[in-house]
Amino acid sequence: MKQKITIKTIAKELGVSTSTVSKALKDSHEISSETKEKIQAYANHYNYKPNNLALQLRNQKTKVIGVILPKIVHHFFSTVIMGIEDGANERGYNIMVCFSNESYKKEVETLKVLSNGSVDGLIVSIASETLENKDFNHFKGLVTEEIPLVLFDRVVDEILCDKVVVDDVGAGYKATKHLLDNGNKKIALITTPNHVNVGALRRQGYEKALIEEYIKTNENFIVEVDEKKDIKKQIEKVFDEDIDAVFAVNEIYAANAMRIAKEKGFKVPEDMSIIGFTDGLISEYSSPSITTIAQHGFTMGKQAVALLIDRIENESEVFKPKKIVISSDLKLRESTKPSS
Amino acid sequence: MKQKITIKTIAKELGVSTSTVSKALKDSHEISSETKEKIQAYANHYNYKPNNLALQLRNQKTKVIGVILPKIVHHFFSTVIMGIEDGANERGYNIMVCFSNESYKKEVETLKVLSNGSVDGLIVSIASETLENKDFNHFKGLVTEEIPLVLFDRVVDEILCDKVVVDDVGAGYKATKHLLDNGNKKIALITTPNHVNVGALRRQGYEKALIEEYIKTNENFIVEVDEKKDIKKQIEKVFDEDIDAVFAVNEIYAANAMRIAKEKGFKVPEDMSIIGFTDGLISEYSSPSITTIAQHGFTMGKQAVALLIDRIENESEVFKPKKIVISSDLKLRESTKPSS
DNA sequence: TGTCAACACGAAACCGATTTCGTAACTTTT
DNA sequence: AAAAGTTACGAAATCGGTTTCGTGTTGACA
Repeated sequence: MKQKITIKTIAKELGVSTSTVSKALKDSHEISSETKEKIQAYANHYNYKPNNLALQLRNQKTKVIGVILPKIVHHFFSTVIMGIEDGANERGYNIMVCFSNESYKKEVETLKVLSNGSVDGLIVSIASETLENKDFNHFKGLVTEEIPLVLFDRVVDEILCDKVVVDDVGAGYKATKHLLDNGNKKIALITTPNHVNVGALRRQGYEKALIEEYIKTNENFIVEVDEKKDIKKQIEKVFDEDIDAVFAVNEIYAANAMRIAKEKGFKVPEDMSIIGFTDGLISEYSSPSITTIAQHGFTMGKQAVALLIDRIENESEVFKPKKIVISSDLKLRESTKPSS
Repeated sequence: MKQKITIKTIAKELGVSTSTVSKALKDSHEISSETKEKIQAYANHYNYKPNNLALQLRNQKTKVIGVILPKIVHHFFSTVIMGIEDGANERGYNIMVCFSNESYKKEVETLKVLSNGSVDGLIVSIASETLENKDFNHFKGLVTEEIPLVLFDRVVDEILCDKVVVDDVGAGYKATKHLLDNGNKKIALITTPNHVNVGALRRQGYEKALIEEYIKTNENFIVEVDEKKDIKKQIEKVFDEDIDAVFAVNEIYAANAMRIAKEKGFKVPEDMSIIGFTDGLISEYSSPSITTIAQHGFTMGKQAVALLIDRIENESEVFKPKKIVISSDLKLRESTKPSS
């Protein structure tokens, strides 16, 4: 990189001190307008830009927010990022994005790197491997160091910090209820393994809706997808059961279910209703398009970042973790029967 | 944030100088093993972590790469980010991600912020508004400041820097040729306005393939989609023409075409073949699934970041812009007739 | 016993800004 | 004319590290 122009250069060239330059550039009243003009003109001409690192070191803040996501090629997380970036920008922050790729080890490392003063705070959605391990010491470390932290979507109670979640139980209930209301009784659930708590919560909602209708949950109707294996094959198995509807906890599972249903000769939604989660492009462009729970990822991102920046800028405040619950909506499309 | 422990604290507590602490922590031979052990034990116990900002200021490098994308809720860009992050991590860099949201103004601002020393280099895909304006002074500024820059996918010749692109002409040709080879003659093209150069290049490939078969391009078969208006309506119009195939320059257009074709009663691929671009989830889960040009976003990201880091770490090298062309593959699926 | 090297450590400069405090040179007040 | 107040600027500390260049103390060797 080319030798950049600094305050020192300007000072030397113009025969003044660095303090004078600094003040002149901030239009301080301490400096005569004559000197100010001279300095400003010079700075302008040579396109002087204050060095951010120096400022960050001095101010002890970076105006950067670290974001760690399990993955990005996923409609929900993409929209969350958009929300975070948007909210951050509004308040003069930038975001530094990293991915854990669902790996515990990478999450620990990334957290370590980012917490070395590179960021003022962190927004994280926990990796599935970490949720499985149940080892959250790396997060607890952050808390004791008092580095502002906001968890979203995939959160755990053990970590004392602000959280933003969707009302997963309610959403699971809403989806299942919708199926029940339209005459479906034998509803399969395609979910994640139980350690991914959003999956577990959505399942709770599913079970709650069934119980209300005095339907016993049938374990054979429930598939816990292991993403390391072939997803489609695992989902296919539940179609051997006598089912008339599928509730999938994400888009991909729903799209797979749709495909399998069609292959098996079911008519959607006449013989088989399908509801997904995450209102992404797959659901929208599938045919028939898929009824789904819209998670409002953008809103979640904005809320998370607002929470975080408030925390960063009001350190003095007594620490009382907040939890924001974002409601989710059922987006009716063609894969379920119209409400009767 | 809690008062963090610094080298100064350690020095004071242990009654040594900061230089001694610094050296001890780097296991310098200048320090007696006795003192080293004492200092290291202390640092370890109090979980000392060197302040990144201080190091960055001193070393004049941040080990951070800025990435500016037009959007993220898009399979191609998501995969590119993954590639960039992956490649960056391998070489000890982090990425700072921003979005221009296709806006010229935001691109300029973001570029200004990031080039203040916050990053060692930049990877950018140009906003469509900027391409339309043809105002690239903000990029030229970077070049004269000698801040390493790599453009990918949406690039322009005016900017002298490294570039990574897909072989858009070739890909457009490949897609069109495939349609022609399978008996389609009246091929519609759903593309972007001409200022988005990837669209223009893919169109060139399309035209080239037609010319080879002595088919005159029919302007009525070509739709330049304005994303500010209703996408579907614009695409629908071309179906009024007598066409037997559609080549769309991205997933969304292809999915829309698929939907319209089905609505109009065409059988895909018997009556109507469809080829898309970007091998994303929509193409995969559409039914019938969509034949598409796979762009290898991950590879592009990795190549771009490798190019950038090489540039960052070998500033001495004479500057000769490199251009890497990533080949793209035709991924055959159900929306086109099997090769005869 | 004087000299020199090795050892172990500290002082101070440096990265690029900001900011407090001091002060010389005027101007105003009494 | 002395005291007080302005004006316009500079010196130096600071942020948290690294690194160069001393320097005092040993011990070995001639």
